[in-house]
Amino acid sequence: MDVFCENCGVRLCNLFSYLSKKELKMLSESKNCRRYRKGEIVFFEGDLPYGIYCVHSGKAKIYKIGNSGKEQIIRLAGSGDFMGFKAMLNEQPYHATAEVLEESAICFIPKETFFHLLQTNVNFSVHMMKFLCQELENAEKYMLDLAQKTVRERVASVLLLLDHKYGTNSDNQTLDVQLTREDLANIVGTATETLIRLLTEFKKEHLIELNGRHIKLINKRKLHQIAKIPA
Amino acid sequence: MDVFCENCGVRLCNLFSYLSKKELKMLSESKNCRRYRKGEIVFFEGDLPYGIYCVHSGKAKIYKIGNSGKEQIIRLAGSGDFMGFKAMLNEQPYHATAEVLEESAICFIPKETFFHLLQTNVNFSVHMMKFLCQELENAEKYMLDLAQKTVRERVASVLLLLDHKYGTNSDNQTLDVQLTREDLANIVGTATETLIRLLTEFKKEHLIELNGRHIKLINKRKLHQIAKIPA
DNA sequence: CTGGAAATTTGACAAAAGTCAGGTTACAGC
DNA sequence: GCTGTAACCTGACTTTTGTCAAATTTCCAG
Repeated sequence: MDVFCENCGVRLCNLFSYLSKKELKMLSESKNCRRYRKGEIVFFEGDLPYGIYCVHSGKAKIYKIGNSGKEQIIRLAGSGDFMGFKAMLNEQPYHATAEVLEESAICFIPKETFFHLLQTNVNFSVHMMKFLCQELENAEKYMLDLAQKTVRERVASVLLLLDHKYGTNSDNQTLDVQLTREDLANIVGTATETLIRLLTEFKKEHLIELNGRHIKLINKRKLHQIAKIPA
Repeated sequence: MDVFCENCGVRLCNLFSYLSKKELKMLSESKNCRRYRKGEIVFFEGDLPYGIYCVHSGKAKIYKIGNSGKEQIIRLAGSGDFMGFKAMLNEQPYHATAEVLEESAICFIPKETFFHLLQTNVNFSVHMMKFLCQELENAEKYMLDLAQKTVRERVASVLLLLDHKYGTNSDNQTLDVQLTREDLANIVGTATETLIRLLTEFKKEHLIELNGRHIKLINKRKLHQIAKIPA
C-alpha cells in the first residue's frame, strides 16, 4: 500500500508527531502497510513480536482469553492507535490477541526502527513513557469500575466509552462502530444474556435506540448519571 | 536519614541498577529519605507530584476511592518499589493515594533528578519503559480476573499474590504482611463480609490457618487450583 | 489498666448476575 | 432466492454476592 508517513494525517495525533522529517522518511521506508479484512487476526497471544502496529484506518479489538475460554476485551484500537507495543518493549510473547473489527489498513513498523527511534530521540521516548502511563491510568480506572460498579453501570459506561473512542455518525447519536452483543459483553465483563437484557432496559427507558448492531444514544446525560461518571 | 544510594541493597533489584557510580552519587545527594509510621499518607489523590518515591524498607498500599467511597487497592509496594511515577511522568495530579501499612523508610527523588536521568541515560529510560509495560501487563491480567473470576477464586489468587510479593515468615507459610480484612476485601474487590466468609471457608477446608491478621498458607497447591492459575 | 472506638464475625435476607433451554431473526455463501 | 449457521432474544431458575443488623473481640490512647 502506498501510504507515506510524511503525509499521513494519522501521525498528527499520535507519538509520531514528535519525529523529524528525516525520521519520518526513515519510518516511511521501513514500515509496511497492508489491508486486513473483518475478522482477520493481526497477532495471536503467544506469538513473538517483530515490531509494532499502527492503525491507519479501521478498528480492532485486543483481547485475552480467560480460563473458561471466554474473551475479555482489554483495549480497542482505532485510527492512529498503536498495537503490540507492550510485548515489543518487554521483548516477550504477546499476552493478547488483536482482531480486526472492520476492513482496516494497518502499518507494521519493524522492531529495529522502533527501538532506534526510542534510543535516539529523547522527545519521542519521553512521550512514549507518558503514553504508557496514560494507558496504565486507563487500566487502573477500569479495574476500579470492574471491582465496584454494577453491570448496569458498566454497560452505560461502555456505551459512552465507545462514543468517546469512535464517535458517532452524521446524526451525532449513532455509534460509529459495529460490535456483536457478545463483543459488548466481553468489554463490559458480563454474560451476553445479561448485556442484552440491559440494552433492552435502556431502550425501554428511552436512553438508547437499537437497530441491529447500530446503537443510537438518545440521552447521553442520563447515561452519564447511570454510569456514575463524575462530572 | 543516612542512607546512601551507592550502598543501598535495594537498588540492585530495581531500575537504579542501570545507573553509573556518578549517577548514583547524584541521586544520593538529591534524594531525601524519611521514616513513615503506620497509617501515614505519602501522597493524596489530587495532589501535584514533585518527584517520585522509592521504598527503602516497609510496605504501602496504593488505592483509589470509588464513587460510593469504597477503597480499591490497585497496587502494593514493598522494598525497592517505586511509587508515584505515573503521575510524575504524566505531569498530572495523583490519581491514587499511597498509605503506609507498617513502619517504613521511603526516599523522595526530586522531579529534576528523575527527568535528568531519563533524558541522559538511554539504558535507564528503556528499562523504565519495560517496567511500565510490565505494570500494564499486570493491570490487564488483573482486569481479566476481576471480569471473569468468582470472588472465591480471586481470594485464593490474592493470598498467593501476597505470598509472591511479600513472602513468608521463617515458617515459610505465614504471610509477612498484616492487612485488615477490609484491606484484603479492597484488593479482591468484594465486600468485607464476603471476604471473611471465604477465609473461614478456606480455614474449614484446611487450606489456611488464621490467627488475627496473621494468615498461614498450609496448602498452596490447592489454593493454586482454586485460583485457576495456569501452571 | 481500662473505656471506647474500630475491627471482626455471623445470620438472615435481598439483590444482582449467571446458566440453561428454547425459539426467533439476520445474514453470508451457494 | 434459498439455506444453514451464527447471532440475538426471552423466560425460568439457580447461584453468587451484597446489605443490614447485631454480637463479639481486639486494640489503643489516656
